[in-house]
Amino acid sequence: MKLATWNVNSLNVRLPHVLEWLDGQPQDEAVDVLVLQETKLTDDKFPAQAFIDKGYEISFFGQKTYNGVAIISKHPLSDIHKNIVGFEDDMARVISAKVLGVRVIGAYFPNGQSPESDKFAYKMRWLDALTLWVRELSKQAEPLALMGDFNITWDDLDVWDPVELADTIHCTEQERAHFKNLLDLELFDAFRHLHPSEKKFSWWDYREAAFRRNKGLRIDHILLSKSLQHQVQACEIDKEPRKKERPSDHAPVWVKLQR
DNA sequence: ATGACTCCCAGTGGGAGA
Repeated sequence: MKLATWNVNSLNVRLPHVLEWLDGQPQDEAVDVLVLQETKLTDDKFPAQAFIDKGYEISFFGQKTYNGVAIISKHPLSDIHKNIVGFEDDMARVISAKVLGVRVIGAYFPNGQSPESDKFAYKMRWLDALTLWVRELSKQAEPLALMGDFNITWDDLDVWDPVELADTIHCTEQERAHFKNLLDLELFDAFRHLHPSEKKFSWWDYREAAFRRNKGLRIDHILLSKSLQHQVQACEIDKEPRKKERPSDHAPVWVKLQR
């Protein structure tokens, strides 16, 4: 079973990249479930047919200009939730479904802008609500896969310049404390589990030739229930799509489970 | 360097992202 997450920064622009990436997976390693963030499309504009034509089941939840999330799956989706259950939110940030016996959550965490801003306060409230909801979900029988653009670095290994970026957005103690609260719900970071000391990033700024100079952050994550830990075979950040013309600023991240 | 790039909605500029 292969799960993946990708912040596409506009599915309108990136649809060809997504289809090409799915088609380009090794034959015995097709993606079973892909969650997308920042589709930036209302549901009436979602390119559903492009995925249906390739045999995917899809569920999506979007809005104009900002946010927007989707699940693209080779297998039936059930028990679909949109946004955090129990949290009023006017932004389309979360979509969740059961697939192949796993509770998959695709999430676009708030950016937060800067620690002083109202948006940061919203990020903290949103993280509190997510943690409460995931705690409830973790009591159910199915293992969890919480995937998406977390907009949080776990530690300095996730940051190209931890000194220059100390205490800035994505790198504050408050954000990292919330990340730890999520991991404390019997979850683990799949990439870090397999690559304990690798400095690899999933996002690079469009400016300053940041990708070429590898000035990036690791903010896109796959958290799995610890009950799945012995099944994890591989987890990688695929930089290839970031090298293409008109790329997303994020790279897809995938995990392969023996399941 | 209060920037840089890209997307969107707008409408010949401005907000947001990270």
